[in-house]
Amino acid sequence: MNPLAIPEIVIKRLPLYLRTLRLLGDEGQAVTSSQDIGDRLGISATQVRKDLSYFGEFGKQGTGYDIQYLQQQLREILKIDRRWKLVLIGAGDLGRAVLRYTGFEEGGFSIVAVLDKDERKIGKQMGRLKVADIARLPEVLREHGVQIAIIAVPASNAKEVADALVKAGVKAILSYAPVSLSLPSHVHVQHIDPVLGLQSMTYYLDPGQG
Amino acid sequence: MNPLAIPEIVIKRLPLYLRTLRLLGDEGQAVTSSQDIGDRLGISATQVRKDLSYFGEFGKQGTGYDIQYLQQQLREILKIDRRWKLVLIGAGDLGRAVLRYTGFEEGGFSIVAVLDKDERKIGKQMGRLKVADIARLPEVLREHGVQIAIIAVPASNAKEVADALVKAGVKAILSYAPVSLSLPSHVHVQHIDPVLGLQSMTYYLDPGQG
DNA sequence: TAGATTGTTAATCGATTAACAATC
DNA sequence: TAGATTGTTAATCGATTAACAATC
Repeated sequence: MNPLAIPEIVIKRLPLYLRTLRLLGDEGQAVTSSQDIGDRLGISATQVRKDLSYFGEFGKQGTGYDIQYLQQQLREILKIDRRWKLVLIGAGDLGRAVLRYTGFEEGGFSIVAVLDKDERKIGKQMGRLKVADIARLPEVLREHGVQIAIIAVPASNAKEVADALVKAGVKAILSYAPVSLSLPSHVHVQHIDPVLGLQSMTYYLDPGQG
Repeated sequence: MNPLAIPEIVIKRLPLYLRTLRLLGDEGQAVTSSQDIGDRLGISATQVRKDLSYFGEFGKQGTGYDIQYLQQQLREILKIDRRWKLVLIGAGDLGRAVLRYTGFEEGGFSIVAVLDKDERKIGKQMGRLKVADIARLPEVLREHGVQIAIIAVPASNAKEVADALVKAGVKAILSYAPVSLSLPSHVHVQHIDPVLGLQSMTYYLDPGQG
């Protein structure tokens, strides 16, 4: 019915294409093919072409894709042709690691505030930011015009924090807490849990050797 | 053909079921249902039952599943009814955060060594471990009987490190480096890249508000 | 017994892939 | 022109779900 409804699984592959294009560009190439992109990601050339075709025609028959051009197009599609501001909730070890990680900045995201509910942490300097009281969440979001939050608090607090974020108007959440958050459907959630990945790989391992 | 070939997507959901069961147990429940598990994960009860049915019959009609029993069964299926040893490659900020993160220990994994190639880091104490020279990788793996590695080095070094790991006999890799690793099919790889999750969520956001 | 819930089959749905005309 | 590669259709494949008998 809705010609604009693109499968979510396709949307999730676009950042992979973008990352691959960046690597290809770094290697000095100017042009690439669906075959080349697919090979590097372990997916088929057909799938790459099919995915891109949801958004338009970006290639040239017989030649392939201009790397810079396709990168720019994908950035626009994903709306990362601009910088997004984030707030980080949780000033513990995990929060500190998130703040230090340079990948967010490089990927187009800027952490503009760190908030915590622990009075002993509030006011402390963390990198270039000062930890703010989580009670100030609504005004911090408003001040900076932030729609995205990272949750880096213990599992036991994650639901409470997520509810507060939604109430304050956050539209997208990246959560490091190992719990499923059931939130209104208009709020987007991504989970990061490295342990889940390990726990599915052990299924395939031979314990005798470990 | 092969009755043992269970879809990978099913295997990947088992750790989620396990996590949900742990949370339910913590809440004091003794018995649960496929409906209850599904609700908490945002998937259908039918899918939960279907997934479990690949491995046996764990429930009781009219009653549901004994939480402790099902947990134990899933742990055995995933082979996490034992402790697995890991080596961590990369003693930078990211490596430090990984080492500090308690989720690995809680999930059944112990980091037994940290290795790096930077001479300035080798020999330094990091938490309870001393950073070892990556050149010692083969003997470290042999000594501890390790099959799993975590890659926490910059993207530019990840391929080289992954190849060395495979050569030294590692069978499973959890990589934090934002590059696709093309490795032999007998080596299992999971990637952690928080930026990919953010970059797919922005597609759905309204930039006007941010 | 009545109600609840499992395990499983068959139907449906959606994603991937094979094939190929178009065209650079 | 010949070769390469795109964009797209139709076929295939695989995953999810609806339905229900079995049974606690």
